[in-house]
Amino acid sequence: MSTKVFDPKPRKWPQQGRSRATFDALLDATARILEDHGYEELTTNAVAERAGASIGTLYEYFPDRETLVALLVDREARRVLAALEASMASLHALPLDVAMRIWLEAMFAELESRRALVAVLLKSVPFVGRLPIATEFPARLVLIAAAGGSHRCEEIALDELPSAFFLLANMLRGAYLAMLLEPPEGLSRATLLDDLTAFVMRMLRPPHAVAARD
Amino acid sequence: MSTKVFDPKPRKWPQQGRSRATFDALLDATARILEDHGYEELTTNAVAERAGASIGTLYEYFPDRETLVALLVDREARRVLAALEASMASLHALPLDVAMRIWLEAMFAELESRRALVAVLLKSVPFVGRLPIATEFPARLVLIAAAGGSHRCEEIALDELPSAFFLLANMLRGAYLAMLLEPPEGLSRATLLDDLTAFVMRMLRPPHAVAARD
DNA sequence: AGCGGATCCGAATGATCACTCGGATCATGA
DNA sequence: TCATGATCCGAGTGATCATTCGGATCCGCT
Repeated sequence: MSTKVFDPKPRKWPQQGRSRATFDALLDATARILEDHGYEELTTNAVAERAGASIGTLYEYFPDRETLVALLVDREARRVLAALEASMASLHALPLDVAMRIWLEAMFAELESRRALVAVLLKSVPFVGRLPIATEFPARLVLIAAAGGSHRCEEIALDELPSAFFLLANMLRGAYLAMLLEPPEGLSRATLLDDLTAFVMRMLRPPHAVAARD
Repeated sequence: MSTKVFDPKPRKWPQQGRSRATFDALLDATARILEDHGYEELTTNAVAERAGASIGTLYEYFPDRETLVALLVDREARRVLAALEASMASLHALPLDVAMRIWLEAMFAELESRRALVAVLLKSVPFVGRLPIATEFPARLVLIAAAGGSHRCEEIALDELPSAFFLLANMLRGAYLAMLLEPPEGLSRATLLDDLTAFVMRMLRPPHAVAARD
């Protein structure tokens, strides 16, 4: 079980419009089959067929099955990061807890729109953890969040905890994945996000301060 | 991609001592191969060979490859739950934050002792999420924790948040898995556990209270 | 001793699938 | 128009692997 970084590259990039469409169709077909049948049943022949291309064409661009999936991950991860960065823009002027609630909602919505794909990628694809884009993902999210919150340092007490960003990011990840993949009975999405916001606000505030609101 | 529950049962249970050893050896071999090579390279023939048994013997007890892995998960999950329940016993008399720190450490140590196996099971085995033992795992952990903390209700303010247990359990899961599988540079295990304890204590305390210590 | 069930054996089978290759067809610029 | 590279094609190949099955061996019991 290799532990090395896996930096996926297509055999060649499509040059003309026709092949660019084929390339994308192949990635789309990969996503659909992953969602519908899982990684184990993802066969290169099925991908080609579903994309309306031939198996030979698939291998024209993708050197093997794993790179095909890896490049799909790459495309989707970039899409999500871009969307979240964009949604950050409108929050500057809002009070911290309100902004936090909206931002947490936006992140969840982003995951929710691809629930099945996210599930398969995280639970069944062995090499996702070796992809640079996946490795950097939490850090890049933190970067986006930090940029968005940089003007309110006074409200946020994390400096005393060296691993604060790391823990916070990954605790959020845990909450999101559970909400997404194992949603509990009887708790509405709104309740979950409300409570999550409350928890995060508690974590951001220094323990010795008297809370100003809530 | 089936979404049904997967309740694994062996073809038959071993009756005599000889076969009970074989049965366990097969599960042990499965674990070792998963750790060393991952789920994709786990072949039934390799398991049999590594266990010093024949492929026919393997199929005497396990109806297929997936059930083999599922029964390993079952065995390991029960072991971990038992160990954690036991380690809870000694904490009754300690102050909440001290007890919390020790308990968080114990949980992490338990995961750490099987790092590679946990990684493969969670990231590469598609059906783990459909196993009852895995589904119930967080709830059973919460149960153990709640039993251990039942005598200190006054210090814990979670009642106002309906999804508190769910979120807390899964945020902890996120933190642990990251610490285990993607440990950050430059942060010691002790620092991480200290900060995690601090975060959890912040989450347990009501936001309107002045902290009593720390 | 000797019977029945438990245990073990491993060559053989049958299916699946990733990937290749030789060649057809299309787009573009000269 | 023609050449050249880009694109597409899909039957075929070779390897891998889960699983079976007919039969050998062992254990406990009477």
